[in-house]
Amino acid sequence: MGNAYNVMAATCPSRTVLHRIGARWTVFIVNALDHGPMRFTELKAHIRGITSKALTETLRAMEYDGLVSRTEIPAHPPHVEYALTDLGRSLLTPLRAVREWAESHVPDIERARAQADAQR
Amino acid sequence: MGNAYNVMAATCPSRTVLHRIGARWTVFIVNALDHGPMRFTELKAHIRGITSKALTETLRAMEYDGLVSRTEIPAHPPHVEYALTDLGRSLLTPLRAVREWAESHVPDIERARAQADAQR
DNA sequence: GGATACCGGTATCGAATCTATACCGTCCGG
DNA sequence: CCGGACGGTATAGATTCGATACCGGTATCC
Repeated sequence: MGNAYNVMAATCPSRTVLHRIGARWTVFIVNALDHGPMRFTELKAHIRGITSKALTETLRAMEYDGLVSRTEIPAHPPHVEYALTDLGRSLLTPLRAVREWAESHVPDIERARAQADAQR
Repeated sequence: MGNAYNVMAATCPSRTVLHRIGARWTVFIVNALDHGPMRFTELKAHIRGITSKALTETLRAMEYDGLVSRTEIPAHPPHVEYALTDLGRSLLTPLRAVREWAESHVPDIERARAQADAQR
């Protein structure tokens, strides 16, 4: 397909994109929103171990990049809903693959770590 | 396929795995080693902007996890060669997808950022 | 109407991490 | 003996992260 961007170049904008994708919690949020929109507190409960601060910051950054949308719903009680945009949804495929790789290769990596530890 | 690990659980070992994959430079190293083994200085030149320290640390961590192998070659002049292991090679597919997503969606994200900036 | 709890966050601070810069020992060719 | 390539370390400063505490608005219960 020959696109114009190359992540290996230091000045390439794709660096900042990759930096955002690689950020601590982005993978989790994208995967969590896979099955539909979620509220702030729902997300926080679903992604175990994330703090309010980290969640807020990551969501704001992803919103800035056009990956998620934030909608305040004025119903009673009012609440906030986060959802993947089309762009965010397109990121789902590669990131789901990464998540699946991680989940399915845990034993291999634990074995490698144990072996490296034993070697010393 | 129903594997036993779930990244959403805070205590799950897949978290540490995902954390390593998501580390600043791992994606670059895996992609760089796609086409065969490389030396330290070769890698450093190829991945623009990485410092010796970051490269050393990332390579050590990846070696610990069994993703890359480090071989000192006693030829003259002696040098060090880094290569993907089988495990590392299996990570190539998902990470290449991420890289390609990043490279091909730069314009979308830049547009989103510009629009978000303009909105304020 | 007063107390209480939930929602969606901020504020703050110390700890961990990353970057930049400088330096180093070994080997080799000239 | 001089200089440069290789494969790193050392150190300091900037940045980011996580833990903890707090907060204003809205329902709900009594």
